[in-house]
Amino acid sequence: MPRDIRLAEKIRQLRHFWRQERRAPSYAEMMELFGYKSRNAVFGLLLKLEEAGCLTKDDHGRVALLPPITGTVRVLGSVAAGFPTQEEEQEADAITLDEYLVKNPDNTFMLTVRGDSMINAGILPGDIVLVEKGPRPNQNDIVVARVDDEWTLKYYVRDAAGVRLEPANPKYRFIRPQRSLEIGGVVRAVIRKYN
Amino acid sequence: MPRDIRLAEKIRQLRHFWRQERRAPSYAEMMELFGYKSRNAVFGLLLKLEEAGCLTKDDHGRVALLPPITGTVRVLGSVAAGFPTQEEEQEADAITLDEYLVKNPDNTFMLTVRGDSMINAGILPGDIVLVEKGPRPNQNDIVVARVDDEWTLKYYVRDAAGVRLEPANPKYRFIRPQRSLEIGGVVRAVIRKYN
DNA sequence: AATATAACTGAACATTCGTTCATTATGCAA
DNA sequence: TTGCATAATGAACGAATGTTCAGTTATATT
Repeated sequence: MPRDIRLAEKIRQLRHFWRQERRAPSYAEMMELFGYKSRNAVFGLLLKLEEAGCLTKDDHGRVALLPPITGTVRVLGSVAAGFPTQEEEQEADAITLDEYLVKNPDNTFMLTVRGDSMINAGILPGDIVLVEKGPRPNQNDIVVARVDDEWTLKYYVRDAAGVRLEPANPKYRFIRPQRSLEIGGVVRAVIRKYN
Repeated sequence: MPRDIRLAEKIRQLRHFWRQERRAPSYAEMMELFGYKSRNAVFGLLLKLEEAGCLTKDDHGRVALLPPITGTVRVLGSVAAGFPTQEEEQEADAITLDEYLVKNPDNTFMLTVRGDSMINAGILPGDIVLVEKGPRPNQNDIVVARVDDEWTLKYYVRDAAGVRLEPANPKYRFIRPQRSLEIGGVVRAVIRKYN
């Protein structure tokens, strides 16, 4: 029986390094990280991790961490499913929120929400919306639109009479733009951070 | 007058590389990226970018992209402020959503929300909550708690009689745990993705 | 047109990189 | 204990790294 080298432990260390430095460690750095005295020990270890499918290497041999390692947040089940055990944690997929939420980074912006015009859609004042600039909105997309020289969030609805902008708050009425309709972008995600 | 080297253009290219490869480019790679025929041209360019405060280098000279370059999403004003011009875009700060939302990656999980018990707090079924495992909840924190062998979201409220779990939906009543109170974690953020 | 300044090239340097090799240490089974 | 497979060491190699230096090209101003 071979000696037990705790691969999961190493992966955890690699992930930690990645999160701190935002880059893959060199062999020398891994040597210190794992407590080896030879870079070749790292080489052997990486071979195993590669066989196990935990990572790949790029053209120059540098480790290229796979999403489950790169990722910063683990995706688990639903609230109803409750909290995971230690083993479930290990196996859970992981993603970065950036990759998950932002398809088009160069055209995506964060805006803070003012006003309560979309409160019934679960968008509260102070929330942050991720807005993609450029694409034509689809039916019932939430858009950032200029109405009466002011920018607000509204549903984008096409009907027989053309286009109307509909709030998600009975306090307000829908708006049918007279001549020009300026669409800033389409809301792709809503983010609310506590504290 | 010196020749006009478009620094903003270079930064954009750097950012693009970073997003694709998830790492800083080497000098050789930057040489190709910028269309130079000498790595030393890259060296000179980096000196400028460094002077301009656009980036720093690590111990081995590798470029360490600053948050405005690293970042994936640019932070802009509020919805009321409307949409930015091209120049404003360039100057806007940028952050990664991971850094912004997740303080403690190893103890943070994503859960999908089932049920409407927190609908008045703007948390809808299907939303994703970022839950931090471990910390003691503060007054009025939203927590993932086990109630009657089922996990749900509730406000955590300490009062004279002890602790009660309060929903944000008039359809439901608050709950005062009899003996044990199991707290899975504290909700740090809510995310809603459209599509 | 002449000139000064900056951008760029190309070669060389020491260092570090990932990798290979031969050797030693370690733990498990026979 | 004796084997034996594996882990780890330490030295060496070529390639690539970031950097320096000297020289060339290009541009804007005089």
